[in-house]
Amino acid sequence: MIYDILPKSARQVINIAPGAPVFRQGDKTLGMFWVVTGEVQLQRHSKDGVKVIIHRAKSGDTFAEAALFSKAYHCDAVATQSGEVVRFDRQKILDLLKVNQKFSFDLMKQFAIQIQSYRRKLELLAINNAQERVYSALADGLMTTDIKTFAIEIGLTHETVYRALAALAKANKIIKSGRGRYSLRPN
Amino acid sequence: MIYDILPKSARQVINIAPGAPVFRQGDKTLGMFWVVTGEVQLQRHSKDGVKVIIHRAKSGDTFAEAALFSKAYHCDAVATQSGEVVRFDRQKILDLLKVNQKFSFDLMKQFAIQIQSYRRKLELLAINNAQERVYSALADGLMTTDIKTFAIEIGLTHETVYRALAALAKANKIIKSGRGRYSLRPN
DNA sequence: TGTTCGATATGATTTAAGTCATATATTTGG
DNA sequence: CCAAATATATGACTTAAATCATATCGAACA
Repeated sequence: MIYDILPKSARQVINIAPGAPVFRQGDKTLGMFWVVTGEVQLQRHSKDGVKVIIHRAKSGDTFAEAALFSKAYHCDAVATQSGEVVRFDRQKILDLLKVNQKFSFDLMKQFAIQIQSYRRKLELLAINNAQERVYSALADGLMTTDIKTFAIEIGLTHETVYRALAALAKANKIIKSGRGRYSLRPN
Repeated sequence: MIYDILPKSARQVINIAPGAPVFRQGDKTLGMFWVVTGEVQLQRHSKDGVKVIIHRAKSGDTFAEAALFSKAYHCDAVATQSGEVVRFDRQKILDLLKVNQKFSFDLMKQFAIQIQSYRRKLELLAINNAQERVYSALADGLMTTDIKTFAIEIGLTHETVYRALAALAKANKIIKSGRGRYSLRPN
């Protein structure tokens, strides 16, 4: 675990509560982050004010890795669930990477996992059909909280997702076990 | 440059020609790759046969980084332009990461750049309006070869992209300097 | 140089997701 | 415990991208 191999001098615990910003787009980079508990949503607002969720970092996830090699953050990070995150000091990490091989290796593995995750999501968004995208997203385990959040996450309106879920359940491709409760049909 | 700090024993030069597979989904991972010249397209075929382009690795890019921490490749890699790629032996890299800090640092930086790139693309695909997506993609410098390839890359049909480009040019938001030649309007 | 082929381009039509409206169930908070 | 707020759900309609068709331009090549 990355957290364990970092000296106290390199990390700072930050308490988060829903709505609390961890950093804002354009802020000078202070480091990358690791979520202990709670959830932080990385998002960006386009010119016309549409909120785009880039990533939702949950317990055990890191975020803002690219900030290590950047002067300013390129998106907002806002807490969506109470908890705490650890900030890893940018300069100290850069120094540490030079002397601690294990830390370096672990961090790189995290990066690789992130890359894989992004590839999956890109693949998901490349699916044009709503039912298929919803089905794939369910299979990918992306419906973790509620359907409206799930809908935003996969780039569809909640109405479309509700309809897709209803259609998939009707076609017996997924199982509706209750209001707002859907799961894959076991083979 | 990653290539320079790797010992010859860890790398293998592979000549590629359009259509030639570098690896296939499910193959045992032999390592990650670095494109010297030419271009390799990472793609995946969904159940219903739709080809999804995950990434197009060009000169200087690395790909299949996550393969370092995986047993099997999770997508196809097929050359789209003649050239050569270098394969970095998985086990030797894992060994090298433990002893060569500079290599480790450089590789991590590459990973971070990949992550940034994926975030940009995810953000792009989250733009629902075709004209805005095409404009953003142009601004991101994604139109490197032809419009049809560009269209696939940004998840739109080529007809829609042609129309969007025409509309953007008509609205004077971009400049059409010739048949199939579009560029951003300088401010 | 003429022919073939693929990229560019655009018109007509279809289709599916978005939008707006509304109803109901569930959770939250006073 | 009741009221308010929110999530789930679905109907009606609109809109924009996909699809299908066709024309033209330019590059490659015999």
